[in-house]
Amino acid sequence: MLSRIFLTAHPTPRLSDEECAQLEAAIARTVNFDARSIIVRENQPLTNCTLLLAGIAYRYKDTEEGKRQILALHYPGDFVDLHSYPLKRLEHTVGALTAVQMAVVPHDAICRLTETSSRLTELLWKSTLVDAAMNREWLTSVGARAGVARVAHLFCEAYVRLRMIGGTRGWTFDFPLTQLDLGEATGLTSVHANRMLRRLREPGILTFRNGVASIGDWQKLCEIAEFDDNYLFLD
Amino acid sequence: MLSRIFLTAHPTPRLSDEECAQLEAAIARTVNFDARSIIVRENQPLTNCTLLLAGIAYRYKDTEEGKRQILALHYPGDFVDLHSYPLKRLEHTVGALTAVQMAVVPHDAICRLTETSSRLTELLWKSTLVDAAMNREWLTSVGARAGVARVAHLFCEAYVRLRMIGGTRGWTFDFPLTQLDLGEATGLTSVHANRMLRRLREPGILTFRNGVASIGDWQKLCEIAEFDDNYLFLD
DNA sequence: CGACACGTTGATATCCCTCAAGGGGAGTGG
DNA sequence: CCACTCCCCTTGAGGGATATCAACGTGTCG
Repeated sequence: MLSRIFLTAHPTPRLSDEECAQLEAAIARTVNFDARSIIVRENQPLTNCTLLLAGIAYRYKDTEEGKRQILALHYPGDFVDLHSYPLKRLEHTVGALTAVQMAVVPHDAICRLTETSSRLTELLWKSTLVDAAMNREWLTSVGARAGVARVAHLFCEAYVRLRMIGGTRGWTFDFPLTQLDLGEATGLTSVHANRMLRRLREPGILTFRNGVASIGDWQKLCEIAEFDDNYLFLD
Repeated sequence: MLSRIFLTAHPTPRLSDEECAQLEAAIARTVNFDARSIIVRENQPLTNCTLLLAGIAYRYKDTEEGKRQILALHYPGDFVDLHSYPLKRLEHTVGALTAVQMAVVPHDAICRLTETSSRLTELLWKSTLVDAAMNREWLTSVGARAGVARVAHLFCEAYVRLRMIGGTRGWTFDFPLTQLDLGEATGLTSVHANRMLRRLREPGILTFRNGVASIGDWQKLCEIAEFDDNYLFLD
């Protein structure tokens, strides 16, 4: 039952067994991608969506000056490019951060779902809008918060989201980003991201080494980040 | 026929007469707001969506340090807070930039629409996703582009969107933002936004005075902004 | 062992912010 | 009609945050 994983981060409203079966039936196949490979190229016509089963995926845009902005991180259970169903293409690139396994769901299968179940449609719609809410929170972070807060915020979000899907061990979790990635997600250079990490490490608030993050003082981290999980719509 | 205005910026696919009538029937009433008033407060339970009929609305988040990030601007025809239907609340504030007139569409009316027409549902869904694509483009701008490019980008987007709905006169258009607003939309201070405007004005690329923008060199403006309208999904 | 990617740190440069002052226009009240 | 106020725009000076450039260490993998 691959589709059980969908929305594990959003326990309510719960998918009924029948809805889950419908979703399951929409899955055409699974597919694997290597770490750091491209899953979907921007502006290509699409006929499938992909549900992330294992690994971490990310979305980004490159600018002409050679900078990259990471737009979102995706964990197992995320319907990474569901928005390609109404939009028919993506205006950004989707890549695999680690090796990933994905379930392929053809657009016409989703179309059949939407004709069958308006409740399931609404849940799918909602999941794309929670992604959009995260986009807006990142926009706020990058546009209105200091460097150290942006870095702290990224770790707060990662911790909460990973905990929802059982991806944490106490205050520790795997977070396989390089410091370059960290910079590209927060609008900083890798050098400065490194310095912001030091400012979190030295007072024992957060350590991050070799792709493993460990939170030493959750409350302080949240304060620095101005983190409030209301934008994740976990309720 | 108030609902004719919906998606005027997105001519394809075209709403059928019947779909338009269905949407029209979903409108409960119209309502007006003064300039600079709050339309929807963040995190309040919502039971209505609002379609913007006249004026300019905007969405924003305030940080604890007293900074404000403007997340989006909305023009007539935009379904400003349609995402409140699946989400039931908004994680940001919606305000009126100018005096606005809005059509109120109750959530349960939208629910009936989604049970009736999966095609209309998809169009509504799509419109929320185009908003999300704009959120991501702004994120890229704020995170990865220089100040002058961010300001230029904002004017490029405004011009293209306003032209779609007949809101431009040649290369001139009303754009009733203060320079403080401009800064809050681009992640700059108003002082620096002012200086970026000067850098666009002096070579004759763009003038902006008293809420009226006038483009002198569209191609240069696009180059500076790295503007490409593909993220607006106008096709 | 060599190549390479990543992390760390220092020195310097630049962008953008902060603070401050003054000007102009619109609205208001005398 | 004028004075006053307030908001917004504009400009200058100085400072802080972040970028750039550079060097070196470390671990991994072929």
